[in-house]
Order: sequence, then C-alpha cells, then structure tokens
Amino acid sequence: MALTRQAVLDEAIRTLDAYGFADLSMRKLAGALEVQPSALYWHFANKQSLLAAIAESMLGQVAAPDPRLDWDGQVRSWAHGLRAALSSHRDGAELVASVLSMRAEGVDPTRGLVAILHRAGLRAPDARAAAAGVLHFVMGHAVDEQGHAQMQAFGVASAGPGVAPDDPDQRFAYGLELLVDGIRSRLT
Amino acid sequence: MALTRQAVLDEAIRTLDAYGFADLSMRKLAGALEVQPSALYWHFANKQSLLAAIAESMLGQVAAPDPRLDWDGQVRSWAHGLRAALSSHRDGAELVASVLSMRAEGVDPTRGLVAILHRAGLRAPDARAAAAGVLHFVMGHAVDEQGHAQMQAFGVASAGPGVAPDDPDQRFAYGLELLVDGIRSRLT
DNA sequence: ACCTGAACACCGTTCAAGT
DNA sequence: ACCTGAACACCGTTCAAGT
Repeated sequence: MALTRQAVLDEAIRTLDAYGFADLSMRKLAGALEVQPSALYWHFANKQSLLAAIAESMLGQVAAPDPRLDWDGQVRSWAHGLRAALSSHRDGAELVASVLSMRAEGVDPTRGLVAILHRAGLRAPDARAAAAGVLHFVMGHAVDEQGHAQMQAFGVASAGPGVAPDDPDQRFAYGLELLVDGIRSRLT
Repeated sequence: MALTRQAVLDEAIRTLDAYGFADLSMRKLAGALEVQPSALYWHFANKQSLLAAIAESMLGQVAAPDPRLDWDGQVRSWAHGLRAALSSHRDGAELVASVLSMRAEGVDPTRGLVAILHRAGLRAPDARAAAAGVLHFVMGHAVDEQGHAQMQAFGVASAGPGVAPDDPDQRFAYGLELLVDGIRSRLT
C-alpha cells in the first residue's frame, strides 16, 4: 500500500508523542514508516509544512463555544478549549507556538474569538487586539506548563524560571479572569 | 590573546544580529572567532547555556521601574522595558522565549513585577499568577511582532496568522491595559 | 589552562534514476 | 505517480592530544 499524506501525518503525531518535539525529525519519521527520508517530500514540501499540518489537526479539534452562553462564558470556553487542544499531544503547545511564529498561512486560531468579542461589543481593531492578548496568554501558559511537566519527568525539578509554581489550573483561571475583567471594563 | 567567556558571548550576539536565531550555530560562531568549534566548550558547557547567557544579558538591561510611580505606572513601565529589551537584538524575543521554555535556572524576568504587584495589594499567589499573565502577554506579543518583521523583510508579506495586523504599538498598549484593568479590579 | 584535530551521531533537502 | 539511493551542506558534542 502506498504512503498517503494522512498516514505520514498520523505517524508524525505518534512520533511526536513518543519522542517529543525536539526529536521529531524527518529521518526518524521516515524510519518509523519504513521508507527513505526523501519519500516524505513527495507528500509534504518540507518539514515546516508537516508541522503546520500537525498544528492544524490539533487546533481543528477545538469546538466553537456554545453561542447561547454570554460573551464571557464563550471567552472562557474558547480559552479552555484551546488549552485542552494544546495539551492533547506531547509538546503540543511548543509545536503550535513554533508554527504560529513562522506564520504558516491558514493557521489562525484567533478567528472564532475575534467574532465573539466583536459580537460582545468591541469594535474590530479592539477585538483583534484583545483576542491576540488572550491567545498569547493561553499559549504562554500552555508552553510553560508543558515545559514544566517535561522537566519534572526528567527529574530536573528546577525552581521554575519565567513563572512560579502554584497550581496550573488556578494560575490559568486567574490570568484568564484578569483578561475577561479587562475586556468587560471596555464594553460600556 | 586567549578567548574569554565574554568575548564568546559578545561575538554570539553579533552573530545573532547578523544571521538570526535559526542560523546561530556553534560552528558558525567558532568560525567568526577563528577557532575550532570544540574550543567554545571550554567556555560554555553547551549551546543551551550560551543561549541562556545571551538571554540574561538582554534581560539584565531592563531597569527597575521608578518606585515613585503608582503601581499601574510601574507595571506599564516594566512591560515596556521588557518589550524594548526583547527588541534590542534580532529574534531576541524568540531566543528569550526558548530559554525560558527550557527553564534555565536563574533566568526569571518576573521577579521585579511580582514585587510590584505584591506591594500593590495582591497576595503572593495572585501576584505570581498576574505577573505570569503579563509576562506571557509581552513575550507573545514580541515574538509575534519580530516574526512579522522577519516575514516582511523576506517579502513573504502574509495575511498574518495567530494575530492580526494593525499598529503593533497600539495592540501592545491595548492588551496591556486589559491586564492592568483586570488587576485593578482585584485590588479592592 | 586553553585549544586543535578528528571523530561520532546526527540533521533537512535535492535530484537523478528506477518502477 | 510515487519511491529509492546517493549525495550535499550542514548540525552539537566529545575527547585524546598538543602547547
């Protein structure tokens, strides 16, 4: 059976979960598929577009918030959904962050949130700025949280760098509420 | 004259500015210093600790906010100072983000801000959570902004992914004010 | 103490050639 | 259409040996 683009993508995600983002290489992936490294380039133009496909598949699984919720419920739901999606695979946050920083076209997790904030009453540029703020917070928190888990798994412990310990769920909720309150104060 | 740790660090920063983060390699750095790659490992244990030293030198240049300002002025000053420091070298935000995500010990830009928020009236866990939120926002914004500049320099233009266009300064100020307002609403 | 030289175990990507 | 084989131009890191 011939290799398909989807089969490559699936195996890439398995390799990610097994070895982590830093050790996800085209050569290791080719080995897992029992194929030459160059074979992958028939299905993906380069490694970056494979990573973008992984990111898209992770972000695609986050559902749009229930529109019957009030705006702040929708924002919370969006943020928690994104956080869950980023945590669905090893180093998922780091991978998505790297894809976003490379600005792969089409990968824009922010669209749904901008619409929510616009309906809530923010004019378009403010809605975009606020959505970017919430996105940065969620991404930063998730990268931090997963990196911290990594270190604990390695037994490095560490005093924690950019960010303090405490319960990650509480820290996430607190930071998110800061932004929600800030947005609320701009609505009237 | 023998190579010093500081000379390696200085040349590394020059190489960063000249070639960018992705092309800052130990071998290229060694070439610029007219030395064998292995010579660098006398002065730095590995590449990661060299990157940590670069990050520390960038973060070290951000001054503590004037304590005569009120708390929100100090928060704004801290955030703008960090943003400026991250922008002081090519791909500075990406480099610092990578060092933070690896949790290099000692590199914690958050300490000064936690103290400010604690003095403002937040109890310690809340001050840490809020400081993490502000840090994530500033880092995310700066990575985004520098990445976008990169793409423009390459002529890739792009519709912009994770984040919309608009004026970066305005977007930064707006997002920061969201957090400041959120923090204010927790003080009384 | 500080650096060279050579090696080890990797990378991403290209491209002619095969089927 | 889809993959192999071989090559190109790189990496980070280690370590005996030199001075």
